[in-house]
Amino acid sequence: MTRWLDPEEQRTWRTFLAATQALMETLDRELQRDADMPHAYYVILVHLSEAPDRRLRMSELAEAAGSSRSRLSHAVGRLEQFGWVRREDCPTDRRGQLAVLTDQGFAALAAAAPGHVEGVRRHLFDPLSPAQIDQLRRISEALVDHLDPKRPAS
Amino acid sequence: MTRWLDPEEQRTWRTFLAATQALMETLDRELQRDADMPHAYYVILVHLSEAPDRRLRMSELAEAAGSSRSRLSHAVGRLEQFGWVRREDCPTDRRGQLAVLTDQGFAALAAAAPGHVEGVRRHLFDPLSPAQIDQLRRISEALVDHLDPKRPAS
DNA sequence: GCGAGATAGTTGAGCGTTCAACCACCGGGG
DNA sequence: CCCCGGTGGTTGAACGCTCAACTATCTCGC
Repeated sequence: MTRWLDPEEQRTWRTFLAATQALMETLDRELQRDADMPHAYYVILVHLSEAPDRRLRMSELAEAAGSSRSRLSHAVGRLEQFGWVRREDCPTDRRGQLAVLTDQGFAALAAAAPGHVEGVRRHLFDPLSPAQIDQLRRISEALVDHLDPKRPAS
Repeated sequence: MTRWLDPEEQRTWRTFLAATQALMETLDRELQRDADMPHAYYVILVHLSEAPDRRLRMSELAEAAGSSRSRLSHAVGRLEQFGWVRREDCPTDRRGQLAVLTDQGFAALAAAAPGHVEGVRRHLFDPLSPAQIDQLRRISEALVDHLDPKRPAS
């Protein structure tokens, strides 16, 4: 009944696992070492910096950053301690909160970005051919399209 | 002097990030729900189950599972509490420890495997064409070779 | 208006990971 | 032999994430 993986599929799956794990751990470690922030926090700052007025509703930010609401709430609390983000009440919905990127936060992001981008390039794009980069985009799109529509799978 | 990402590369990177993150979170959640273990522990059990005599030196197990020594040490401590693994002294090196998969541990793995494999198939292989699966293997190999030069090339 | 259910966001406990020490043991050169 | 750098493994604190409540507010049908 179980559709087991044949040896070739096993090899693909394990190599893919090793690659993504090593890649993300490397980038996370570099970011932690050079900019003192985990990658998840970097992503939050990026999305805030791109938003109009550098502010976003908590739930939109969570969506953009691919984070759960709870995770985001904890993270923003931490970023607030650093002085990188502040919270504001939403004027149109009394339940709502806006996360606002502070100037300090923008500066921290600006300081972290070059090193991180360089890391992404070195560890992801440089080892791949242009054709492979294109393939990777299409593969990722297929996976996202499949995973996104229904979150709690079974 | 920073080699920034052009819009196309940004799109690729962000989609890749979203895909791998969603994939791993989904598989982890399913495994946690159905078998009460995180994916990292599953991987440890798998490698132990494939080793001769179902036992491995801590450092070899760490290497195989793509884990740090510290992480593995904590994890094996936890797995020992569950009764899934036990530690033995290494006969040839008094510093060494062997992690041994117990019968209970093997049973837990056997119970978890079908559901997890099904998840991997549904969320990774099913959405991709055979050509894409092949591309993904090659891409992953290139990344691993770059990130971990010690690994024997294929 | 009002009440039921949905939505926004937070909280705290429990868990896994990281990082930097730390101890114990190995192996080779004086 | 003994010392000394390297290796194998563990530990504890700090931290980020998950999950399941929980509060507060909104929305909509009656």
